Amino acid sequence: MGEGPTEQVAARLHSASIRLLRLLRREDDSSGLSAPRLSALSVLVFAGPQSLAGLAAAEQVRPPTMSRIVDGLVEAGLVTREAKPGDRRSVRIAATEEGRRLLEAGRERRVRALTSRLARLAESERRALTRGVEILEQVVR
Amino acid sequence: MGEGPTEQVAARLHSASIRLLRLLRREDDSSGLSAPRLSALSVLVFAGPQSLAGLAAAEQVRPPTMSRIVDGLVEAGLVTREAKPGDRRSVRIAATEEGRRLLEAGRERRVRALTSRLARLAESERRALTRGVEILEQVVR
DNA sequence: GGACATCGTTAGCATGGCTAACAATGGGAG
DNA sequence: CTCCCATTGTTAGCCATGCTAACGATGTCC
Repeated sequence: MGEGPTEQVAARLHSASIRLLRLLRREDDSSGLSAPRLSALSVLVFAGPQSLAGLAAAEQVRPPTMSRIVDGLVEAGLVTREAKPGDRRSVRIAATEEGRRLLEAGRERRVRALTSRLARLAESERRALTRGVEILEQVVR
Repeated sequence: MGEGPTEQVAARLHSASIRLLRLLRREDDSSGLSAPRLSALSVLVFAGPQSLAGLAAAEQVRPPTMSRIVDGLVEAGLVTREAKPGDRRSVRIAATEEGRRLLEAGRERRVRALTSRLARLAESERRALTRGVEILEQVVR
């Protein structure tokens, strides 16, 4: 049965990741944005401008759902939606400068909260964690 | 400005965790439960029976929101809601056996998906990742 | 140029988020 | 014991977010 050591570390990594993001999510309250809007904005900032379909796929929601999330972000001035030059069916959605700033401020709050936790570790532990993160990056690529 | 190595590893861990859970979330479709219901059920299974307020706090939502999520879980037969013996204001919410089974099946799909990714790593990398996970567990505790 | 494919939006529904207000119970202070 | 207040959860009512179905507009291909 599935109880090898690889499966065990998978289960523990899964659980720890959930806990980590649950902790950091508390920092998002002050952003004034809902989780779906914040997450969509984050894709636009870090992965660049997207079509609606691309953004919906990245967020694992259906296009009509994403269309309304984008409505809200446009109204808030955090995102622009313009017709794509070569294909007028499609739409190019991009973060505005204000959107970038707002997202970056939120990300910094999250990273700061995590940094203060990592600061309690011993130096050797931080090194080992860094190595683990490098491997994790490879896993999720 | 804040650009020390601890902050860098915090930022990378943050980003990698988001990507990881985004990947694994795809396994949840077949559960037939929405994300909020699945997440609330998960708390009940892994942390044991809870009051409504406790469950709401764990999920970082307000009590009325959690009350309706519990309604849905009760209707689906995955959870029971009963008056607490010593204090009839309070309720005790607990997962049913069926709830436990459903949650465990979903968790296994997620862990299996992650395991198959970890299987591609070299043995030394898996060891280093395991060490990193141990430290991460300490960080989120 | 006409059939079909693709992309996004609209419509309409269920669920999930909130605050405000309420009912019920519990727990003292006097 | 009684009254006042705190605590707990639900109800009501709003808006946002998830879906499918259906549609309009545009692109593509024969």
